[in-house]
Amino acid sequence: MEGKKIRNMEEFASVSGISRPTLSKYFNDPTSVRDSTRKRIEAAVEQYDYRPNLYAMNQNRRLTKNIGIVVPYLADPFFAEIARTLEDHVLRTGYRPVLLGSHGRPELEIENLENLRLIKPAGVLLAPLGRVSDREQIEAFCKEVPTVLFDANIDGVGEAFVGSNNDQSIGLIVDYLCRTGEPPAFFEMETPTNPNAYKRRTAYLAAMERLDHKPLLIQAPGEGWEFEEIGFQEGSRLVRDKTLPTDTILCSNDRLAIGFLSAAYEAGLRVGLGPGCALRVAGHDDHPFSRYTCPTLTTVSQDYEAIAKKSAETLLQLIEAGSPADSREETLFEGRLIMRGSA
Amino acid sequence: MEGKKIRNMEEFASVSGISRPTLSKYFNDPTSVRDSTRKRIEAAVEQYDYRPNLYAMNQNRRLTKNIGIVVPYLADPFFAEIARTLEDHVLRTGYRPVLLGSHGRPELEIENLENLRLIKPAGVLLAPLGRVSDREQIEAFCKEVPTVLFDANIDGVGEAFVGSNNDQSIGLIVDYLCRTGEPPAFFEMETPTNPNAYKRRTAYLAAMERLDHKPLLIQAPGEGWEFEEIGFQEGSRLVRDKTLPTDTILCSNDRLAIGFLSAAYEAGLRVGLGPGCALRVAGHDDHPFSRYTCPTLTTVSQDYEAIAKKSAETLLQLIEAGSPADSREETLFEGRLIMRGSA
DNA sequence: TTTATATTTTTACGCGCGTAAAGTTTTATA
DNA sequence: TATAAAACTTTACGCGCGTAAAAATATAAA
Repeated sequence: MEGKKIRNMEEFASVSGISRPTLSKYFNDPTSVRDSTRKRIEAAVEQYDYRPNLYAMNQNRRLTKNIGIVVPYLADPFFAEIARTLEDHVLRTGYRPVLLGSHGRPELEIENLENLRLIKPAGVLLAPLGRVSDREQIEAFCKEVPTVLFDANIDGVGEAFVGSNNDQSIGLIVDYLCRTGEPPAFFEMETPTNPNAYKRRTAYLAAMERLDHKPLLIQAPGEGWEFEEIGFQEGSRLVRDKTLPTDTILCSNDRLAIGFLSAAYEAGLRVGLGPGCALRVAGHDDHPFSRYTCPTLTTVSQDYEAIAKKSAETLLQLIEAGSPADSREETLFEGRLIMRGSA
Repeated sequence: MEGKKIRNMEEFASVSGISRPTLSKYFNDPTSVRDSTRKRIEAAVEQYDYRPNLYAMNQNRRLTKNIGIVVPYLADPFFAEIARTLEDHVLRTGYRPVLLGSHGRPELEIENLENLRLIKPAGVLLAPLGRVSDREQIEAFCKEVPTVLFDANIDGVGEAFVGSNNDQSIGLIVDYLCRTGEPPAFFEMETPTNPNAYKRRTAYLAAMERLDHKPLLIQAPGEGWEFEEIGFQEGSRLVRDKTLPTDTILCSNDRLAIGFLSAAYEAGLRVGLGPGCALRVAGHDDHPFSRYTCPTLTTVSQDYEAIAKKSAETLLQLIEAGSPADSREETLFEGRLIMRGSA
């Protein structure tokens, strides 16, 4: 640290011997100046510990280096994990991730987008709440800010969509379950909050039809994001009333399955495939906790890493192109069967 | 929406018939203007859909309305939950929460603080990584920005600390376990990443001494934040080698316990209190998932809501006072025993 | 070395808002 | 209705940086 602190770019220009416009250019994009000057600037930055004022920078730029990341529910480990991965990718490309969770509330989702608009982000990665999202407002937002949707699609909204192929992944696990035992019933929420729920239900119905089995839907009452609790309550009720239509349950997502497994355990029902097991339970997502349930949860993984990578890359291409995509690309990644103890 | 869009406060002043300085005052603090003018402004804001430019606002203010919230690991539901609660409290008081996770990495923790400094926050709520935190850098930061530590204390750093009383909570569960069965062994990580781990170990040793029992420490190898995996691995090993020193295990936190329970289940060991149970397992934190383990996890709750409320309130008082606290207040909330199936 | 080209410097203005100072109007209190 | 206090308006300047344009310089190609 060399003497007193630099207060602004003007001062930094004089002590570093580089003109302010060049410095400005450098801070906007380090590769836009000659190699030799870049090195001089970097040395001076190091020496004087100078960082430009973010607010003044962003005020005058038409586009900032901010990229918004909005997920429906940060307390859900699935979204926390994918958000973390996205942050990494965004940082690596020299942008600043701004992470926002919607806490499951559509108003907050819109408020998040409005707050993002205030910070003039270069682009936004949005996993919408789904069914309850305010489509109109989101659509309006996407017209102003380059946005890539991930996890949950809203038809025609945003420049692109990246997610999982629910048809394939549900098909995969239905096939597996049918091959190794009774055809599964599908366990879901009556009015699902989970964005992909309807897709999965449809995929289940299609898969069962394809295999010539009669589909069985079990719909648990309850709202909100306490999936485990909902799975637990309805699971307990089904077991208590002995109204389970089959011995194989495919849950719409792992969190429901976690609750269901807990209910089965409490009821003394042995879950798994071996002899002596009363029930098979499978999930979907390969939730971080699914390998520690009792028994460990058989499920289909979503390719977090691939989804995050593709979303970030697509958005950056869009930003650097500087123009809307000519067509709305939808990328679906395939799920992998994760065979564990529960089915 | 009245015709064309307002581009700046100047324009908004002319269409609304209120002078710019007054508008500026209003946007900085709505209660600082007369009631009648506030209503006029609010009507105009509504009518013209005007919002001041955040960057221009913050550039000239010495203090922004931003409050940083930094937690060690966002993918840990415990921190996700407390972060969510903090966000709520901050929003309610008219500030803007800026949420950052350190992904368990000390460099990232420091980088988060540096990025926060760039946005000139009014204050920061920081749950440090603990042992691995760069104390010196954090201390330097706290001297520049009013900071309240929560969850994990760093002696003398920050204006205040809010957390749980580990002595009390560990004492509580040790008492309970001793009263209802064999004295517990303490299960923890060899080199704990969890910020409160050492406090809890010390509290365990003290409690056992007080009750005239010989303390038993079990230290699992492994690093990082994959606590469940570490609990699972070491749990499996202990059961396989039959080296468990007692039938009662108190885990340093619920995530370790979740892994341990999974190991016990896989090994066919029945966990719980009744006859026919080979093992009792207890945790600490009342982790969101602890009520869905098999069996459900007996644990000590941390008072999330109280910790969040007190932290936010303390910081806001500090900010509004505009001066450092005359003494560093430490507030500890007591844990409650949550009796479930596992012990 | 000369010449064409790419970078940098100089100069100058603008962004949208904070805020101080002095003058004017409104409101509260009597 | 007079009077003091509070709130507002007018005027003016500054914040730290983006960026355009013209001139000066460095680099690469011939």
